[in-house]
Amino acid sequence: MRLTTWNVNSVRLRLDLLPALIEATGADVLCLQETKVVDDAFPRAAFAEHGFVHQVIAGHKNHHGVAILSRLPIAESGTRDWCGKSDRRHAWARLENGLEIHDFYVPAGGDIPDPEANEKFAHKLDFLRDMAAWFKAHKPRKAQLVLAGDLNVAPLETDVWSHKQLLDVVSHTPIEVELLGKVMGSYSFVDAVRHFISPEQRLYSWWSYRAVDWAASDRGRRLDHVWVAPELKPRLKSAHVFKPARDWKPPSDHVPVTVELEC
DNA sequence: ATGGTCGGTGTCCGA
Repeated sequence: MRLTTWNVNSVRLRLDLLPALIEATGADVLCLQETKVVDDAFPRAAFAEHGFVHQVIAGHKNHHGVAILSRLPIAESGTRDWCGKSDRRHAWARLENGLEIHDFYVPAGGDIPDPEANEKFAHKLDFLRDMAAWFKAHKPRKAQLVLAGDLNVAPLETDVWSHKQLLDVVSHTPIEVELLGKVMGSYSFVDAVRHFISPEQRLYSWWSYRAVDWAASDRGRRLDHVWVAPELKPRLKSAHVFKPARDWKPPSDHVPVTVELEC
């Protein structure tokens, strides 16, 4: 089974890329973020035509929004509010094969890395604290959790183009990295991508739109993640970050990340 | 040094 997470930055604008996405990733389950569409207008049929007939949609009027699209049957699904806001940053689906997939879009956090001066950054930190507390309390019958999404934190030094220059840039500050570590520790999650790609190797999943030439400057960050419960670690088969997708037309600023699990 | 570019029931705001 292959699971792909992708921040699409408007699902409707990326619809023509669906065949390329499927060709590149071989995905059976798609976890999308920043769908930027209300539920009534979500392009359900376009995904169904490609076999993704099992769908969990959590849309928002202007921004945010997540969706899980699956070729595999879903037994139970839902969405959840975090930090008392209904901004549609989480959807989950328990597949009939036993995997429980959680799709997250963590708040970006604004520009100033100070929770006193920047309420968006405070919201981001609270969101991460909420996640850690919730997964700590979350005890499913079978521990087959997969957490995927745009977590908006690049935790490792090799997850950013310059560790030193990004230490006070939102997405790579010590407090965010610490809190993301607490989310990971709350369920003893395994970073499924770094399981296959050495932490010594630089790896990014996002490049800003603002660069004149994103590939030449290569100032990327690894913001998109797939984690699995420790029980699933023996079933991990491969992980890929599809960098060429950054040149798809029209591109998202994020690229798809795929993890393959034996099922 | 502090821009630069996307996307959306938009002419600002979030990323």
